[in-house]
Amino acid sequence: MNNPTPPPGGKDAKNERMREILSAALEEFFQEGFAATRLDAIAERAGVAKGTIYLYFDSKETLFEEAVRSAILPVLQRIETFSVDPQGSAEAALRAMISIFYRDVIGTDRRRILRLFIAEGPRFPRLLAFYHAEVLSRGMAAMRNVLQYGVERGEFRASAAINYPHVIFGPALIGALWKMMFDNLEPLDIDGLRDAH
Amino acid sequence: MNNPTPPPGGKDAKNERMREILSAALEEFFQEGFAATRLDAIAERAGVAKGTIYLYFDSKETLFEEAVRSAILPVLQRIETFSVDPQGSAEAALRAMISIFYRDVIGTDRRRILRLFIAEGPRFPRLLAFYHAEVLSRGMAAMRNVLQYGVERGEFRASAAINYPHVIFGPALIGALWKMMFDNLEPLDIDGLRDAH
DNA sequence: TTGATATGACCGACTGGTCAGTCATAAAGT
DNA sequence: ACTTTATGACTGACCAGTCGGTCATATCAA
Repeated sequence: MNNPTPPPGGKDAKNERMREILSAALEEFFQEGFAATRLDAIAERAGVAKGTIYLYFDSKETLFEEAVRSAILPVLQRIETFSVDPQGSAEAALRAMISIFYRDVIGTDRRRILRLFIAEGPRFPRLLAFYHAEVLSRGMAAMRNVLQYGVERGEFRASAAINYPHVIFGPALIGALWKMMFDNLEPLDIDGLRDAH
Repeated sequence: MNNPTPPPGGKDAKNERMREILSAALEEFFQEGFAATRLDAIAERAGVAKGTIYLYFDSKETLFEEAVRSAILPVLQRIETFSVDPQGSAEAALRAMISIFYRDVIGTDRRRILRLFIAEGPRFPRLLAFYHAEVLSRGMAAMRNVLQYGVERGEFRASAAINYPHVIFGPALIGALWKMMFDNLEPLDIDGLRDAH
């Protein structure tokens, strides 16, 4: 009922706890995968007791989904900016998209989300559907636009690739996976890969 | 001491059991991942009791590694044939390699090995190293040869891509992953992808 | 041929330990 | 004082790995 100061401060503290738990959870899930991660480990990393986690999340599953979602949000916002590309050449736009992808996903810790998705996706269909709808299909649509635009301007040859933007991001994905799996055995120069790409 | 008939038949039965266990294990690991797979489930699928598994394998870890290894062997043998390509154009050779990869890995159940590797690899460094040494580096070397050959014949432009055969297989990998994760949401035509590729 | 004995592959109930989720109690906040 | 938030010991389910016992088959003896 009282509402003289809309954000009293308790809200902030609560959000703070929540974010600490989410980031601790994300880190543990990255390292161990879903099944092998212990709630105790998350609690310890977040600096709370295990019971506290259950004040904020219903179950391990929920926590996992929320953690992944929270990690994707920034990427989502980044994608929004894709849609607006009023500038000149389609090639420049395409190059820019690829560079952004390398810089913001492949070249950062965020690439670990990719691995988590690949590893645990099939067990979390809701999450997969969310990711597909909110991230993938938007990104692919943006790609298709740019490619189409390039064809219309005569920059690109019309080819089957228009319908398979997958092809364009394949090399980047493989770079991310390689770095996470074999970098100690045979290091990979992401910049070199990007240029070759 | 008796040795008139060296393979009495017991050997065959033993190998048979072993193969049944391996294939049951592989199927379960594919579906559930390492941590979430129960030995009971493997035993049931293989039609043996749980104890029997331990007559053939030391531990869940060992069983996992052996199962994955056994699934990779055929791929390894296929790679051997890569090295010999005395024919004409480098482009034809390259196309052939890509086609073989699509037909024998991406287009079959074997693509699930890829996912298993990505999901569990980091927890099985020995397996990763084995895969890297026996499969990846051989395949990449073969690729580099073909590319090099193409450049010498003037077929391909010399470019940074020579050193990054990763780039070539990226699209195929993404195709495999897509099919395993999003095929129900947005089916992907592997043949179309291959052609675009 | 037939019964007696030996072998070892196979079984599955059991153990010890782990971990998600709960709840009685305590601390903090108002 | 009372409500909200946090704690961590506890519970019950689950599961990797074990081990004493069974039984089909092989070997031998008579």
